[in-house]
Formats: sequence, structure tokens, C-alpha cells
Amino acid sequence: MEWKINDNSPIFLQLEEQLLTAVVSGYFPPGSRLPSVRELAAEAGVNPNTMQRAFAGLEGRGVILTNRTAGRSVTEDMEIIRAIRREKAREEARAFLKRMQGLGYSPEEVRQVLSETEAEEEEVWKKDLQS
Amino acid sequence: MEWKINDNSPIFLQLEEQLLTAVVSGYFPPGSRLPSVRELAAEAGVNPNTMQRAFAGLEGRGVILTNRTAGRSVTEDMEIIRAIRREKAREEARAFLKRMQGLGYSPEEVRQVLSETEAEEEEVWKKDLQS
DNA sequence: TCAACTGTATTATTGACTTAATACAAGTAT
DNA sequence: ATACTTGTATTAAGTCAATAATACAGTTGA
Repeated sequence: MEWKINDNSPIFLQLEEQLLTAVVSGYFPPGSRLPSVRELAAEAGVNPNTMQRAFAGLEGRGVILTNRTAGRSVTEDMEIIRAIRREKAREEARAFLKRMQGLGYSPEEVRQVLSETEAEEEEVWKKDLQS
Repeated sequence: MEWKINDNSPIFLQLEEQLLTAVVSGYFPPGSRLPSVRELAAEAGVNPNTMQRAFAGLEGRGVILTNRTAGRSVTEDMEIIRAIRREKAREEARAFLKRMQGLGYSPEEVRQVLSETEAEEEEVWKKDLQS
């Protein structure tokens, strides 16, 4: 997968975020086996310890199952995945609205800015969805 | 003003962000004098050096004028302020759409989640706008 | 069976952010 | 005029993320 890392926040948090997104978006299908820590670390260009820490942060959510010495896999429970997808979407929406509110935007203005921006990105979006 | 600081990103970046928002939203009116670095630092509960660094990052944008030994003030040029407000809103919108796209949401689904979330936060929003 | 790979753990080192404690030159206010 | 406040700079110390280099026990595959 493609990793995007900037230095405005701890790398392990960004990895955690992107791993969860990868599962929830179906990039890593339910039940599938995940690449090893070392492999993912090499792919992302980070130290294995850092990737390891990202997984440690992902524990307890139930999305990913760890088999001590036989790698990791994505849960087959679609219910869990769907729930987290919805939860993350809500978080994003709430954070976005809060920021726009902080800038002094009314709900109507938000809708307008959003549809303008959406129009700009439209081609890319459509292409990504069908792939 | 109210400061909200978490440890997921460098404090000076968060201060920078919030200062810009405060100006752009009109909390610090155009032409008004800003509190001193020391005062703002105390208010935010951070070291003066950290607040100083936040201002350093804000230089060159033209929003804030520094008068070497007589404090800082907000520009009176509303055009600059409006431009930055728009720019920041666009950035937020673009980032939001990208994240939602990453979760596998279609533009229609995004609109739906957004209006649901908006409904939840509505009372708070209205109250804040009129104050 | 045995080499290769898995997750996991440990130790040391580097670098960035943050705090703390000052210091100084220049403008402000009483 | 003089004390106070301003932005700015410097030095030292502490914290923590990240890298690097290993190591080990258990599973997988040829």
C-alpha cells in the first residue's frame, strides 16, 4: 500500500490511522492475512519498531487478530468493520464542522465551500472509487 | 482566549493554528493590539519560548504586524484576512473530502453523514454564532 | 528435520520539542 | 527620568519519538 508520512505528528500515530483506514476501506479484505511488521515497515520506510508500535495501538479494537508467531489477519466480522467505518466517518465530520465553525462559517457556507471543493476533486474521486 | 492543546502534535504548531483562527474569525479584530507573548503564554499554560515560536511561524503571512518593542497588532487590511479565511476553509474542506474518500465514501454518503452530524451539533453552533 | 519467517522484547543513540532561567535593547507610562 | 513592558536571543536541562542493532521462542514450508 501507499504510505504518506509527514512530521507534524508522531509517525506511529499516522501509521495507526492509515492501517485502520486500509482495513475499513477494504484495501485489506476481511479475513485476509496482513504483511509482516518487517515488510510493512520497509514499505513505509520506517523502523520495524515504529510499525510494531502502530499495531500495538490498534489492539483491542477487534479489527485485527494477532496470531503470536503466525502473523496477523483482518477480522472476518463485517459488523465490526462497518461499525468502525461509520465511527471514523462521524469523527471526521464532527472535527471538520468544528474547525469550520471556528473559522466563523455557518452551516450554509460550509455546504457551499464543500460543493465547490468537491467539484475540483471530482475526477480523481471517481477514478479512485472504481479501482 | 481559550486554548486547547493535546500532545498529538508539536504545541507550537497548535498555537500557530489557533492564533490564525482567532484572527480570521474576528476574535482578535482587525487593527487591534495583541496581548504580549508572555501573557498569551501564561494564558495557554506554555513556556513563553513556545508561544514566541508560534508567532515566528506566523510571520510573512501579513496577518500580524510586529512592532519590535511595542507589541503586535492585527492587520487592518480586511482583504488579507478574508483571503486567509477562505484559504483555510478550502484546506479544511479538501482534507476532509480526502479522508472520507479514503474511507470509501461517495460524495452522496459524505453529504448524508455531514447533515446527520450537523443536526447533532446544531444547538451549540447557533449559540456560538450569535455571541 | 531445519532453515526461514513470525511477533515481540531489549538496549543504546540521535534529534526535536519543551521548559526554565536569564539577558538585553528599545519603547511606554507614571 | 525611571521603572515597567515589549520582542528577541541564548544556554542548559529534560522528555520522548524514532532509529539501529540485536535476540528469542514458536510456527511455517521446503
